Amino acid sequence: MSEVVTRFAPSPTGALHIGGARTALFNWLYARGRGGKFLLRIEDTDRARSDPANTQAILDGLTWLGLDWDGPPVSQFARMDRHAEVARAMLAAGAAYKCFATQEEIETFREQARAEKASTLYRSPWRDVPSDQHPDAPFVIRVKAPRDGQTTLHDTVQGDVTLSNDQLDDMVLLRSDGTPVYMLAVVVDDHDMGVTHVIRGDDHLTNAFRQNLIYLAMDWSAPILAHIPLIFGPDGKKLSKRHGATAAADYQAMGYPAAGMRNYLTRLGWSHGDDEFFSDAQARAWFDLDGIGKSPARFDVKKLENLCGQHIAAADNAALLHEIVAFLAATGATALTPEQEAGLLRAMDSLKERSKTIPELLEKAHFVLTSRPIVQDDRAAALLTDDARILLSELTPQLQTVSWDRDTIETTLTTFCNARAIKFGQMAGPLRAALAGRTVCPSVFDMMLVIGQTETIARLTDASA
RNA sequence: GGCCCGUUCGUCUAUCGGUUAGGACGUCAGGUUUUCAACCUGAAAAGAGGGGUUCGACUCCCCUACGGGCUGCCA
Repeated sequence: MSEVVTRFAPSPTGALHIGGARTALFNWLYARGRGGKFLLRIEDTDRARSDPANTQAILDGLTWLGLDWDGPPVSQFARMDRHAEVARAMLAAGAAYKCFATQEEIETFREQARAEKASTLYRSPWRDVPSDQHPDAPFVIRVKAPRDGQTTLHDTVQGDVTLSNDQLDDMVLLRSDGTPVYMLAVVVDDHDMGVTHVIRGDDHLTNAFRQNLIYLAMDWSAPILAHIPLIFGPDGKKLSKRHGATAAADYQAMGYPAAGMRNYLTRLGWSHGDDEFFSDAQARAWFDLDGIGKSPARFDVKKLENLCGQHIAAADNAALLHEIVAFLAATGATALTPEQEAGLLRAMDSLKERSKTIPELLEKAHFVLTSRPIVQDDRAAALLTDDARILLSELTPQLQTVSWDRDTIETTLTTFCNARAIKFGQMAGPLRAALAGRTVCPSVFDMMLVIGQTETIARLTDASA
């Protein structure tokens, strides 16, 4: 079995869409799980709609998701001459022909066809006109598609798909200005790049029949096809702007960890038994084309969040810190000081168990990112009543002399509460306010251990005043 | 209009002719609890509709409905 080569071929007309990200992920997973190559090609032949800034945004999105590609991204536009060369070869072989029909003529035909509710498939009158009768006028090159019989294509996801050949039109290969059309460019590029598996959105399923004509004409072996269903919004409609966040970058900005995003996107429309939460290594080992479903899946943020929470909890502390730093940089927030990073690392165990996103984790990390004097937010301030301050002032001396380990601290606090016949819950609120200045934070024991005895005493003393 | 593809709990899905149709997210109820989160126990929740084939259909076939795609000198 030869090496697996997959590709992701976005057109730079916008940011990396969540659907595109998943298509890229499937290609990446399939190749990486088999020691193959994952290539990138930018389909920038439509000059008016292509923007290099979008190309960069797509690359950034893939990088964030951890999808690395082999070799430099290929610019489709740059390969224009090669595409034209193939069109001419097809012309020479009689598999294509020059069509001198003007766009106005074709449009007139289509309007009439629509009015009569007839087929809008254009049948060029130039298909069989000998070249000595050609006018000296602009022309396009069209493929000479079969009109009889039928074609069956095998798709790994969709199964055998059969199309009657009379549904095929003589699509344009080369425009009248000599530039290639997408349909030609993909086939030539996929062939030249050695792509063995084309995994793409099922909006291309019928296009596959048109593209197949070129493989046939050039006598190239066609790649294995896998047309995956698109992702829909929560309402079952095609994902669009009105669904809110649709770009991968939007999710990055909201602080979803890349690992959780990968897991969620992989599981969306693909399954491996009952496995829901899995690592990248498992995904690479398990991913296969036959686990892909045939119907479109809806995007569910709740499940995304759940998986993200699990991935944060399972993450390696140093790696998580690294991701947080990258998140801060990507969102333009002020960078952490070395002291803050160190503090975050010490607090990580207590933070990652209770956060679904990076901002959520950061919010809970406030106690270690801030420094004295601790400023209470409104909710925390409300907990620091006069009675609470008195309790804190009574407790503080008792903590001053104990050894600083979890059991001792816990015993000290329990004893203290018992002696005053109050519940620990009544003490926890004021302690959180004093230590973190927030009501949302890790357990008071975790915070005390992380910031240490001296700092704890200092913060409690501040709050007692 | 023509052609192609799809349809299992609210959502993601398992099942590949015989199961009390399983799991996960979410929801609800209860428990635990130190806020948030988590955790424990339990519950409600599905084969689009109609015909076939078969001893037996979620599973195979047909029709309908609904959803999506293609039908460009866009990609």
